[in-house]
Amino acid sequence: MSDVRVRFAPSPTGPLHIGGVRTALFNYLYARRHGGTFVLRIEDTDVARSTREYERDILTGLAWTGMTWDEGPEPHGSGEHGPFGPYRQMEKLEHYRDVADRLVAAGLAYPCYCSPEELEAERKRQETAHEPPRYSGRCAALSPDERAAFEREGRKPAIRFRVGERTVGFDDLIRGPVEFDARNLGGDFIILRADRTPLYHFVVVVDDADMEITHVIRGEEHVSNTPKHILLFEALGHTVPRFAHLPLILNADRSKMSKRMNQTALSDYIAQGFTREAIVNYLVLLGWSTGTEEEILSLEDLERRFDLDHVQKGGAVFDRERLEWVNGQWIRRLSHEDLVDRLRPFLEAEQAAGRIDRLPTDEELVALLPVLQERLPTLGAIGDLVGFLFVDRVDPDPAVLVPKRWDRDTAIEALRAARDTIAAVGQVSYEADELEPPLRELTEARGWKAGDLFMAIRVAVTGRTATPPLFDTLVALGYERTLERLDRAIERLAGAEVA
RNA sequence: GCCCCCAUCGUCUAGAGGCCUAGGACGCCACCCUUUCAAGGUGGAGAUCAGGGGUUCGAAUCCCCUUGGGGGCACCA
Repeated sequence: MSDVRVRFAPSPTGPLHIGGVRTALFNYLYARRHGGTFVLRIEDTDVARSTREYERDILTGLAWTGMTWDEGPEPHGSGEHGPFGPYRQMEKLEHYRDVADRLVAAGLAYPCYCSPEELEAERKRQETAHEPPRYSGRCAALSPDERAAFEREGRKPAIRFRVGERTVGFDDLIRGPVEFDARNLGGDFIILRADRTPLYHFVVVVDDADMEITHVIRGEEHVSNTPKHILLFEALGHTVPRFAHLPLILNADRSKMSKRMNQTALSDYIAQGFTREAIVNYLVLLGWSTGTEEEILSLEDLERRFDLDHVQKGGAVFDRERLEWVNGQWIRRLSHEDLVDRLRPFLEAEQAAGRIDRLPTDEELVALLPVLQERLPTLGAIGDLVGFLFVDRVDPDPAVLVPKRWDRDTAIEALRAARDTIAAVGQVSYEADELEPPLRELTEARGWKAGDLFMAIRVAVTGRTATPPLFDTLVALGYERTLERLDRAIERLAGAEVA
């Protein structure tokens, strides 16, 4: 194992986001490719917004993708593993306080007694004056007496980190050298709230230092936070890790991807029947490429091939149509047994929603696969594709039952003839190869277009105009039910109002 | 407002000075296959490489400026 240590550090303030999955993926792949360690850490210091349910969603979602982590919370249930725990930040609050107090003792940080209201007023004033928001430094040089006075007022101080005046630079693995003037950082920033809970910029650095993270791979939105982090690493006396800032995933209008304009929760994509393979494959290609023309890549392929040098700098617009295409590619690559297993939950959901009346057996499903596999854009499309096979009855629209070239009487006559032809094939020889020739002969004998007859039968037995190939469909439906549905359609047509 | 980042077909991208009259994929169109729908195959439209200056014998590739877009500036993460 190399000394590469990377981490994904989501905050459980919402469900696992598709952008988070990609960040995790890039970290995971970097670790695997370089024989390093992938750490998962939960950043739950925003107590007001963090929930256990979201944490669970993140853990199970991540595990669903096939990614594994070497250290961090267990994917299911409670507990964690790894030598650098705790991996949930709320479990090490005392530690952050100690570190902050140490910084105060060293003069690198100081208590600030400004109230949120005072700070808010200051920001407002700066905004109207068109000045950049910035902390004034009012509490930076308080005398012991002044501090004591504030304490007597009952004020509880937050702890601020001294930013100083200097330039801070780093060599981004993706973007190259970046330099900031610390004076543009907004002044001294708070690392500990007045209630002594720590803030993001602080915990992220303390933890990355504690966990000996060597490469921080994260979204581009953190580029301008990086100088604060570097300052903190240095104040802690810790080696500064390497940074790599990934391009953002964008909405169609090129703003940062949001749930306003896109589906962003991984769980929604799972629920619609996107495969883990497709999600991983699609996401890794948003901002990275092999440098070749290959584009269907498994997680295993990627673990061998991923690297940071082919990462794009500009943001990438999320394109659901392309995701669906990748998904189709992967569905077509799954083994029959695997596909049956994966389809099961979606069929159960169809039944639960009352869209089908019964569940197919494994045998039925396997028999259907050849015809299903190349037609499913998502696993969730199963109901739409062949749900008509598993309902008690279909109600074909009489208007649709009559092909354009025909009138109602022709349709009735044709369906009756088709019914008799199918009945004549008999239950024993009821197979696609046995059904097609006699029905074709029928169309020739009567001078009908095969397409018209087939369409009338299709609509009669499925209620729809677009279905898998007709004869496979009839076989899947079964002899009895095919005849029943034909009879019913004929009745309906005969009884329908003349349009 | 200030700081930072970015810029090749509608979209994802290949491209690291001559291989580019810019390649692939998604989407779109047409044709083939075909009982419908898909899948698959073939072909097509689609980018004066944001614009302008340099550097160079030669620039999508290097430099500068402009424009455009994005991100960040909390006692959120």
